[in-house]
Amino acid sequence: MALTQDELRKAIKDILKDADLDSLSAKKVRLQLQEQYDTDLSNKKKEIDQLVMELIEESQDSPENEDEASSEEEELEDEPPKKKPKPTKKVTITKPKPQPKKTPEKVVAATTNMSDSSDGDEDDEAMAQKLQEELNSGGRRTRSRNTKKKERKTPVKREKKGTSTYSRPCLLSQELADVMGADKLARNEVVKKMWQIIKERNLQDPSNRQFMICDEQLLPIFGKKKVKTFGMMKYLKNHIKDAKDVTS
DNA sequence: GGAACATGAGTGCGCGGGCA
DNA sequence: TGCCCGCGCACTCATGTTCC
Repeated sequence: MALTQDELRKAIKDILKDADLDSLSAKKVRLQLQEQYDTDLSNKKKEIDQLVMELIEESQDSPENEDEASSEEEELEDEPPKKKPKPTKKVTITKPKPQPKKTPEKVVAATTNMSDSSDGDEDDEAMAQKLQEELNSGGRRTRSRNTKKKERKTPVKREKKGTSTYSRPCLLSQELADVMGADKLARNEVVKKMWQIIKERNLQDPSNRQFMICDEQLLPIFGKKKVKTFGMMKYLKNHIKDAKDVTS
């Protein structure tokens, strides 16, 4: 019995709707489908995996969920723009894998997005609630690093073995090398040196010290007369080549 | 006044899930 | 059970801004 894609899709949707996401996996979905249709679906493994991902993604994109998400955003916006723990990075679900276990951020996103749309599925809402409860009870995969943000600034910095590209020497472009006075420098050294130059030459914009005014030597590097110092790496990266090229 | 966050870049690494 | 894969944080540097 050959299942059409539509049939598969519908069946998976049903399974996802009723399933306990905490223990569900793409494999289990496939097995369940095999049982359900009494047919071997191993040749459709990829297709099923893909469908599972798609359906989860779909459910997360549903308008109702957006409402909730936006209401959440509104809440955030109500607050003054005070310190926020990097709003951009989290919550975004880049790849909703069929895996049921999610990071807390993802679960939050999932719970706000999971309910499948249009006809306002109570099952999904219940599921979302359940997930949230499980989350609160702390039973899921949690990365201890979620709290790292604070640790970062503490004096006890983890030693990083110096293998990071930051501390590895990179090849500098001719223009940058002229400014730096060296052909090879680590990225962090480049930034450090750049700040030194900015101060030495008094290049900071007096009206807004977040900006720097490029002199003739820096102009070809940054390509602009006025550059925000925070974003200097955006320009510098074009003048820094990978360490591998250097060492080889 | 001090602490924490914001801002940008690219890579290493830890962690956890999936699968054979 | 062990390998593979993907995700997300930490790393580096500086100053300005905001909050407590």
